[in-house]
Amino acid sequence: MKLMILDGNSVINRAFYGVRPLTTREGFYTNAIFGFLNILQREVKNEAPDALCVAFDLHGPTFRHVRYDGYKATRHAMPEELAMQMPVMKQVLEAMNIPIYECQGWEADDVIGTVSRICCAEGWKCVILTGDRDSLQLVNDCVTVRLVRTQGGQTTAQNYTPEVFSEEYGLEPIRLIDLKALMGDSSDNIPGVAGVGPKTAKDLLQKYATLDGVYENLTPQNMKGKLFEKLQNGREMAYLSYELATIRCDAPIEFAPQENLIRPPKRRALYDLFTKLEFQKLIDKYGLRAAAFEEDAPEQETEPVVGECVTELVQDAAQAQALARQLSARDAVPILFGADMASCAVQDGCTMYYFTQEQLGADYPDALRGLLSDRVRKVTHDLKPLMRALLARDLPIDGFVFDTALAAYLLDATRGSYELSALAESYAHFTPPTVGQTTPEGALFSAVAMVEALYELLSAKLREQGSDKLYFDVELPLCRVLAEMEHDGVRVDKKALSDFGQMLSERIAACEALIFDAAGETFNINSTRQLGVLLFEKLGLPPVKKTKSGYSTNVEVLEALKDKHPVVQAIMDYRMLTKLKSTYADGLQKEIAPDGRIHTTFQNLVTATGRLSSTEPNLQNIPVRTELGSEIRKMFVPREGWMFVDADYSQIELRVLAHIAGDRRMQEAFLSGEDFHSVTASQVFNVPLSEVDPLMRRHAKAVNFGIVYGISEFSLAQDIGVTRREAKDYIDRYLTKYAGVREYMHDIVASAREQGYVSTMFGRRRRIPEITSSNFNVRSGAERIALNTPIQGTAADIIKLAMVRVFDALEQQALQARLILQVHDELIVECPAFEAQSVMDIVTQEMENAVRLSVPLVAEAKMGESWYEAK
DNA sequence: TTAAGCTCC
DNA sequence: AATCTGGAGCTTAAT
Repeated sequence: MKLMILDGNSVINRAFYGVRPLTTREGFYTNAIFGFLNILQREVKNEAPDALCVAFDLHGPTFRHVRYDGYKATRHAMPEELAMQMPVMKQVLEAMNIPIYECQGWEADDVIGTVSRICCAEGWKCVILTGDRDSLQLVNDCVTVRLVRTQGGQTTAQNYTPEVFSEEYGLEPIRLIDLKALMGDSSDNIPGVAGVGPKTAKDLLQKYATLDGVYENLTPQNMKGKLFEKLQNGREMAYLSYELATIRCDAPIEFAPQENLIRPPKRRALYDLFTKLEFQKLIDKYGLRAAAFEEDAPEQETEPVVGECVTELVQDAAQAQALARQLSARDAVPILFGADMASCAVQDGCTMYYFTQEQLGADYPDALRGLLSDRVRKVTHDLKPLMRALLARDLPIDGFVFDTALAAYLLDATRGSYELSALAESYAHFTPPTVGQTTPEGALFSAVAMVEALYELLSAKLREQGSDKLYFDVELPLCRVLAEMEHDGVRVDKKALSDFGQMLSERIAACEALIFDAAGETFNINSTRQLGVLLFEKLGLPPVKKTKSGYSTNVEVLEALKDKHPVVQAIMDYRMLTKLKSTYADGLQKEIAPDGRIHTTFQNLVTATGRLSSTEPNLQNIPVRTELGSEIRKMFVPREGWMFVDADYSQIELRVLAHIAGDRRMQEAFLSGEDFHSVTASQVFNVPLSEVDPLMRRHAKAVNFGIVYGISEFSLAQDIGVTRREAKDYIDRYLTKYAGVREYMHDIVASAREQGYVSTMFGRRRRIPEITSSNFNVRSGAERIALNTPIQGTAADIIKLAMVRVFDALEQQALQARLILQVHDELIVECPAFEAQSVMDIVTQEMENAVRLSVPLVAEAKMGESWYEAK
């Protein structure tokens, strides 16, 4: 029979430092527990023990070390992030039915030593799992030590039998104590003999076997040079160290191996813990999905959600009207729609009202109307698509006072999924029934109940975190703005797009011919692999860069090679042309709706910084940089007799930086009204503004952008084609001139490390748990995120606010003008030609005055008969 | 589904 | 000792 005992403190320490910092949504650290469980599971599988237990240290003085005061004093304190996980770790083990052994006044090592001795006495084998080499002294014929190590995020383990130990150390395992007595161990604060290191200690023991043997033979003849003196002076320390290094095997614990036989876990308790810790994958791995409905921990139960709710099917429009009146007395009522909007459920206290197309027929839309007026205050989940669906059905979109998905996004923009059931699980610790067990109505009802529960929880959290103003003044009103923008869409000239595609096809064919000619055969130019063969094998061009799976052929590489072979330019042209054709000419045509317009979707729950994104199609990456690409913008046109007004913020991110960093010199540069990149060049290169040449300006511009993104000198050098030294010099001079920026960079990273998140000016938060990673790359990335997010995110907050203001102003002045697109720092409005001038004024005003910063916020508006003209 | 490449701010 | 600019979405090839 075999028992495995884990050195709990040692293993959890390894796990803590080996796993990147994971936290729950609420910021509770879970990485050590996660890592511990992974190691545990793997090792149990490897070793297949019959019995399993864990030993932990208890805090407080320990027997073995009380006499040597230096010991605890210099020992590293356990970091808070790990300490908080300890009690929960023990709860998890308890739920797994794995016994824990601790002994007041004794170290985990002593407990382990004692356990191993008892095992041997009872004829059991014992495996000790630890990350600490100390335990190797316990190795003997029935005790092996499995030493876990973390190397680059991967944990590996090695088995120590007496043979393996002797091979490595040239000694018997028990002599590890004698060895430490002589050489000491700084990590355990064992002093050893001053001046005796590993080499000398090992030599002495090989000659004299034991510490006693060494001192029995301590004569000037035997010990050369100063060694005799060192050993003589160090005798007391040596014997003290011997005691410190000895793991005791007589701790007063009650232990019987057979009481530790592996048992199945307390499923429900474990399920509840894993749910709290957000270990979804482990729930599956341990097969605990069904445990939600089992009982083994009567004190922990989830609240019944649907409970005793009665459902009432709304019969006709008159009943619906009465209901709307009744609901208007309520503070807020949860409401959700079913698939295709063919059903709708509203909860009022314990009654669930159910509207269906099926029941109400032609009355259905009218029955909903009262409910959707502003007299009924409604809470829903994922408001923006709902509003768009309502607009499509010509129904009202008023009176929505809360969106649970949007709230969850403001609380944690990096969670990825805002599915109702996922939110209910992480915020309300509620696990909904698995699909299939319930009818469609049943699912809708339980969803409405979740919305109700989340409304309370999430609105409280928004207030706590100081995001409520951003939520109610900006994000929530913005849903309507976005829904209407999507609904209106933008007109695109299909014929022009198709003609453009034709032209591209011809030019693509010409490029192809050129390339195939150079290759001497046809092949798929779109395949980077096949292209790599041509460039780097057939033509023998030097491979500049590699990717994971072969040669890199990206534009940077091609740019470097374009003088070496004429085919390279043809490839670059081919790439540009096919991109324009497939993504824009062809891609956009497919998206034109029967009304001749493209209705993009603005995603408001996606980005980590608070920006919007645009999908199906993406209208935020329509070409502008190249002449040919920008032709596409000529095909975005207003309806007959209307115009586009396009307004964009001038350097909003740098202005935000100047404001947030509080850098006087940078603020003055913006206040002066001069070209900012030129002013930067003049500051950094120490020349009068009038002597700044275009190259200096270009370099200064690159540094400005680099600063916002948290650049390194390496990539700046690469970006502007100077040496690394020069790039470093630029950055140094920049940060010396703009000392406030240097200070900001330092402070924001420090604050991110302390708090685990960064915030925008308006209280949008982004968690950055990776900021404390021990992995340099991961940590550096996190630091750049910490620098950039408050800047990019504040800019996003500002333009969102501006959108709401523009939308309201246009509505209030009863203009026909419609906001139709947003491209991060740019707003596009479509309006009748006669309104264009006043729309330009309104948009500029609302954008510039959205917020008052310590630098002016400048927006520039133009009008035109296409996007191309207006930009 | 992922990787590589391109487009935008 | 090695690293090496933030945020997005779409298309194609290859698995």
